[in-house]
Amino acid sequence: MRPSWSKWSPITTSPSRITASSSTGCAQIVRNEGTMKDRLLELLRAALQEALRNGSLRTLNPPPVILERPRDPAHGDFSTNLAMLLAGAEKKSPRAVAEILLRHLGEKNSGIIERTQVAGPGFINFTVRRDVWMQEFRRKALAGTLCATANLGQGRKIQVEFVSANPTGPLHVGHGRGAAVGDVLANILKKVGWDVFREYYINDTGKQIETLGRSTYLRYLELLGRSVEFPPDCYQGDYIVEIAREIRNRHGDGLADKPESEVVPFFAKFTADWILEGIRKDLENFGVSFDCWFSEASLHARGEVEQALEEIRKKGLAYEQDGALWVKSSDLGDEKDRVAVRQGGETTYYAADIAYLRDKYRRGFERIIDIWGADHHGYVPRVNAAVQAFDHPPESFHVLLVQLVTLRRGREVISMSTRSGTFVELAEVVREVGTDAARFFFLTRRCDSPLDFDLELAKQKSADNPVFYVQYAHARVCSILRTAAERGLLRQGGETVSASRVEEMLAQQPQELFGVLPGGAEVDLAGLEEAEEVGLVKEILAYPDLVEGSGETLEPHRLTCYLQEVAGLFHGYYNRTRVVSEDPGKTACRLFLVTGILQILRDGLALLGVSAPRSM
RNA sequence: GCGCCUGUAGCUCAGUUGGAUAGAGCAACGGACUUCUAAUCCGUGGGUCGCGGGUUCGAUUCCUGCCAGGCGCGCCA
Repeated sequence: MRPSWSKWSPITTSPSRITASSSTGCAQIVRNEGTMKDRLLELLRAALQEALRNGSLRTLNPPPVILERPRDPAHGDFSTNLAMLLAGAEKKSPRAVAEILLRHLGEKNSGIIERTQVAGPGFINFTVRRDVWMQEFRRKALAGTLCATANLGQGRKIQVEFVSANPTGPLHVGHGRGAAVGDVLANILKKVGWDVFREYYINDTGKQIETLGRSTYLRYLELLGRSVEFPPDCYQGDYIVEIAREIRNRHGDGLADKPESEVVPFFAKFTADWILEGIRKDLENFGVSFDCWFSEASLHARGEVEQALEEIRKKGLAYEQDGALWVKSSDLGDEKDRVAVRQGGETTYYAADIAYLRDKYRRGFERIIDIWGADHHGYVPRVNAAVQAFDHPPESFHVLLVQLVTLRRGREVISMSTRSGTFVELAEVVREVGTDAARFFFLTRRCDSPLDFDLELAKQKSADNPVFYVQYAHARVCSILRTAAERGLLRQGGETVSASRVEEMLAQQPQELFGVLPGGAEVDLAGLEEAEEVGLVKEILAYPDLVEGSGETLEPHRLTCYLQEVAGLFHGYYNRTRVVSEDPGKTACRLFLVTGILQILRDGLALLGVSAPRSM
């Protein structure tokens, strides 16, 4: 069940590209000719047009032309199923249609194709000339656009709301997964051209906050030696006792003498603020920050809840029954109607959520993404109903449900339960394995899939640990460039680049390394002739596509998979091939290659919010 | 009972929006450091894609019915 973004992400024929400079974090639009795939698509479309024009093909509504990268390298660099899609309407065999297309392609062949073949049931496979791949690689590398993606968002506003844990206790690992997914997805969306806004919704009002206040209040009384009965529906965690102690330190013992109803609101606010501050720090420590911490209480204070309900009522989508106000969500895809205002006048959380959703759209977001724990999935239909109630297109709102995390230490599973208070805090995990490993691990699986998080593995410094594997690849490239510098191979304006300068470039301007490599802008990449080297170049050039795909499908895990693949290809290459060798020509183009890999690893890790160590 | 998610190698999981002979890592076994980092690499074996139907040129992918596991089904939050 993937989100349909086609309506929202128009692919223009010559999309402008974006580069995000990781040092400043600001994106700038850079024009260039697009990817190899784009160029091939153009050729193919032209061939189809020509065949239709001269009557070789007669289909009235030709399907969109799609190119994909075949799994099997024997099938070339790209393949299309166009002939098979046309075959039905043409009343010809797919292979015959393929031949017709190829004939027209031949006339338009602009010298980028090495070989075409019709294969299998009617695929057309294309192999792009090696020197064209190399030119492409060199051009993009020197222009600094290896990591540039298409501008899919075109500056439109999108909001990603995530974590949004209630301020009634510290964040646990499950929240951590949501935090990583939301943060990285936001990074990716920004990279592909959306104007991204990160938001955390705080449920800072209602019965639960009152219960929270009472919990601290009772612990406070206990600290004063009063015997109280601590009810089971109050928050049991030790942190409540600590906060009670803090209140006593700051405000003394006098609060015990005032009536409960008078002081509980104070306890509630203090406790919620305190916990929220802890959450904020934990997230900051985890590399996650928000553009806005949105308070539910502020919605109520501004009267937005009433306004939203009024609007719903005016649309005839609400009714009163048994003294309560009901929303006709069942008319809008929910399985039943839901109460917004309870008998007695209290609003439900649903009412606030309706108002919050309305507020988001009123702030001008064209797309809204909510990231929730999978245990809230039952809530999706009623919020979707609200989207429709306010006449917004259903595709403009998307909930990403993140499945549970199971923590383990090797074989041993660490059982968790919120009820008994035995959940493991995110902060503990981060302290134990570090931010890098935690973030990476949370993104190694699809959101849909439950995640096994092995603390032992996350700490391991070996190839088994995907984080280290990818980071190590980066460190190794740095080491190669360091060696090149020591041998005096890196030059700028006739001068040898100093070791410290190289270190600086590795740290801050990896892009500029291309400018100091042997051969400079005229470097001849014809020496990259091993299948492995050509494969690496293609893999590098596939990066923008990968990032765009991640953004379109809202699947950030693709990035971790891809980086592991790139790292794997590089490690294999490294072990077989000497980069800095006695052969100046080979040395030059191999240095160019690994510098390209460096850009990709750097950019990908930056998107993940994972560090790229220069030595390990 | 109803709804959502999941089911792919012994284990943990990918699988390019429906493509061609389904991949990777771990685990097992055997190899590679006088070299730019062995935190790495190379080789070997391993499959009824939960099961049955359907849609079509073509299904791990879409639809449907079962089976198994997880989660959720309040005028709770």
